[in-house]
Amino acid sequence: MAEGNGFDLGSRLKTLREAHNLSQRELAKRAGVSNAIISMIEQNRSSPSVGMLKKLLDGFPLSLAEFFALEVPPKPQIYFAARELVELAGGSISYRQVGRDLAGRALQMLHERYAPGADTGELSHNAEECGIILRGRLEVTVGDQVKVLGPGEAYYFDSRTTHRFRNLGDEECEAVSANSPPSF
Amino acid sequence: MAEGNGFDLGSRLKTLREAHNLSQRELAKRAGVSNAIISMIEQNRSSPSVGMLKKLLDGFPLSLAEFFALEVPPKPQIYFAARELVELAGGSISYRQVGRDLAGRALQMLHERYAPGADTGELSHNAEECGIILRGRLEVTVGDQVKVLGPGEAYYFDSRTTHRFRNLGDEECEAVSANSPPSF
DNA sequence: TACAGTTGTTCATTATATTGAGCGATCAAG
DNA sequence: CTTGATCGCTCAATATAATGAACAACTGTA
Repeated sequence: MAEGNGFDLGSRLKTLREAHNLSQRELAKRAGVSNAIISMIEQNRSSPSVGMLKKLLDGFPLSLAEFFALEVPPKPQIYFAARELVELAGGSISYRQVGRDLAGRALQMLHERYAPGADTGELSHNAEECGIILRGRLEVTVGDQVKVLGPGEAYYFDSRTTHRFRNLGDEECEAVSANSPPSF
Repeated sequence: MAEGNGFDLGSRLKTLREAHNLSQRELAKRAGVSNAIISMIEQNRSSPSVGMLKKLLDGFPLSLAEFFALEVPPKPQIYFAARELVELAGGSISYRQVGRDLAGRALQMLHERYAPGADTGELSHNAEECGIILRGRLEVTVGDQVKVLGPGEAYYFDSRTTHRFRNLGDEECEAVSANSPPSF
């Protein structure tokens, strides 16, 4: 049925259709679909498949990318509840990112938790990286240097040199890190 | 069923999922859908509704706009058959545009046909506009100036001043016009 | 070997989207 | 007032997507 989702696909389609001076039936003919479904979609009484939407947009024509690019640009969020940090990849390591869409942003900040024994393996990406340990202990390897850091201690290095994080202890380790530009 | 459409939504989703180190089941849990449908979608054996796709992308998270923005940029078309000119709005006036997606382009060229009696009404948009009459006669009003143009004659004006086109004769009028930037 | 956990896949059932036809309302022409 | 042609909307029938449970293949552990 209609989407309980946020945005209003129906009226966007309707606006678009009317901007092109097309009736539901005209658009239906162009797109090769029935007119009924356009009525349903515009009322959000039906959630079209991506294929259906593509057919409809071809009638204008407009690409899917363009269509969704017209979306209300989400006003940049400034404050984030702990719950709103977004988990990047579960498992024994938890990365909770501040902000969802970092495209065009300069910073990527992560709230990290390493289970005992957790190991990132060797990493390298094109950025700079900095972090502070909050709780537990974390072995940080950068190039040929290795050090185990504890609460209050920190690191800063060029992410292009291969690096690795491991929690060797038997208690969870908690840290906060930042990349610039976002690269993880 | 799957889309006979051009692009491969399935493998794009799969790539995205694997880039995030998520299994089909993990993603399913995050998105609140069944794991089976992810398998189907990734094989293009099912064409997800926009709502379904949105749920899935929320699991990464990624917006619909971002997802489709990753699309292979369609290599710019250089040559267009007469049939490929895209009709912008039917009726007594036909505007056939050269090229589908003019986003980021500087020019919008239209092949226009005005049925006898056709009238655009008053227009104004933020661009410059130029055209040549090929066949028939066209009354062109720009600001307080009015002139009827015939084959071989032309116009050039700032589209911000209100303007209007009318075919007063009893034969069809054919013209070619260009806007910069695309604004119609 | 055996076991428990995971992976992605398939199947029948259920929910939903889509079709094709028909409805009343509106408008212009005769 | 008719007639014909639109408009968008609704309804029953059909096609398709989505679910939940099961499957074989593969993993690491005992």
